[in-house]
Amino acid sequence: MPAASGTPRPPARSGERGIPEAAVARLPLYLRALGGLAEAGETTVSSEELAAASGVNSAKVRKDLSYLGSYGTRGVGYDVQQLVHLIARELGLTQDWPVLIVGIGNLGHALAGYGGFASRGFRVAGLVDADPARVGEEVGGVAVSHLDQLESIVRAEQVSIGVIATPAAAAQSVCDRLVAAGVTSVLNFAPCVLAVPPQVGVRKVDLSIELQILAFHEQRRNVAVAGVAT
Amino acid sequence: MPAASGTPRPPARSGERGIPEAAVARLPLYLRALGGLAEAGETTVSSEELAAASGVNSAKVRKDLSYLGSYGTRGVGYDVQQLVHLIARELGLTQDWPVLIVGIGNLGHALAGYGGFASRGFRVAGLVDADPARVGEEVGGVAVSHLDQLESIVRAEQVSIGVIATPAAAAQSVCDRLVAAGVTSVLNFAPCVLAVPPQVGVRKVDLSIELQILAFHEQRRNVAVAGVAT
DNA sequence: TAATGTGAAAGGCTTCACAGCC
DNA sequence: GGCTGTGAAGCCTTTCACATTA
Repeated sequence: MPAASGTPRPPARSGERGIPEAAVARLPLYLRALGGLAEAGETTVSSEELAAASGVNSAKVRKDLSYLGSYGTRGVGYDVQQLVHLIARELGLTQDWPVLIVGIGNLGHALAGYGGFASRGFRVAGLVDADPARVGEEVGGVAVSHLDQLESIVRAEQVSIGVIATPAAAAQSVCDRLVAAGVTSVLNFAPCVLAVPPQVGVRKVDLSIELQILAFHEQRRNVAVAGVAT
Repeated sequence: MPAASGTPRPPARSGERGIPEAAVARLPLYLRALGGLAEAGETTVSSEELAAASGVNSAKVRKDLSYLGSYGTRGVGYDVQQLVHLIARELGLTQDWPVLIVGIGNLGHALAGYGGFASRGFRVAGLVDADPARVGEEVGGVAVSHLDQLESIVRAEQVSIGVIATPAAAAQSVCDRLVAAGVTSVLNFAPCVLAVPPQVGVRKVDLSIELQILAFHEQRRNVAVAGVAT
């Protein structure tokens, strides 16, 4: 879901062989679940089982997988390994993705040390921070460089994905520099909206937004209970 | 009528005066944008301006706000302060929400120190970790307690929202304990599916899933370019 | 028999476009 | 003139239900 504002945005699927966005967003869930099943020694899996393991319902699983082609066996299910390959290829995880993380505060530390990246083809190609005191520190086996090095790292490491974990005030300028240096996908953890050219992809994660949504439902539950009780 | 398959899950809106889930998920964005506008000294805002500031389009803004009632002035726009109040109340942010964070690794640290919580009515009521070496450490002004204290903290502090930032292997057992102690909303950062009773709310954030979705689009762009070039 | 793959139906979300109001 | 509020249309997603196949 690229940011952008007034841009009229063409209707998502432009005619190409189209797997719906909603399905794409679930493929990583299946991949994670399949990893667990494979470790448990399963060689085949039914849509029902995969559904349970990934927290989705089975009709959705079947539809989603059907977008990748018909690789299941009726009466049996899907081959776990084949499915892992199929999904990984579809998501583009069979290649190496060098990632640059900007902003090595608590969150940047957490991201740099996060095991879930490496296991999916993401490689931390660089860490940069504006604070000279942090430069040189090693996090997860990678040394922190100064923000000045941003451009040179992006070019030297062919980084196409940048992760922004800076304060909100710095995010747009960091983003501009990433884009100017050649980054075409940005994952933004700063609580702000980023403006980017239309060909650049942005996704955002805002920790406090999720909590607020939880609070909404929590409050509702309480109001409902109070209403019934009164 | 729906033949029970997996989790029957009621159709989202249970009959009450219904603001759509998709709109709820955007309210925090508006709230954030309005904060910025207020700081900039704006007293009124049009749907177009709010749209730009929150990364949404103006038709959506108007529809979303209309679910809260008709508080705009035609020809003028919305009153910033009034909108802040309206949204905060709708989300349940006018009350204090004590939160317990479980798992004080890098991510737990980041969450405990995150400023965006306090400004929205969330208060870190406790931090717990399974590692005795971490107990006693202070993070963001709150001391880390041992995992054993989970239940007593939930009860003493009336915690209804729990945040799980443990490794995946520990998440389900932590979740079970939170729920047993009385927590009714869970924010899960562990990369796994949590089973909870139907009346408990769960939201999840998986850092690597967002990256994978980015990779999908990134790959697509490259393939498309290569395709055109070839 | 067991489970996939898929048209068709249902539901929800977004966008359009304009009447209504300040 | 400018902007909100909102039916209606269109699009996307989910779910159903069953023919099909190993």
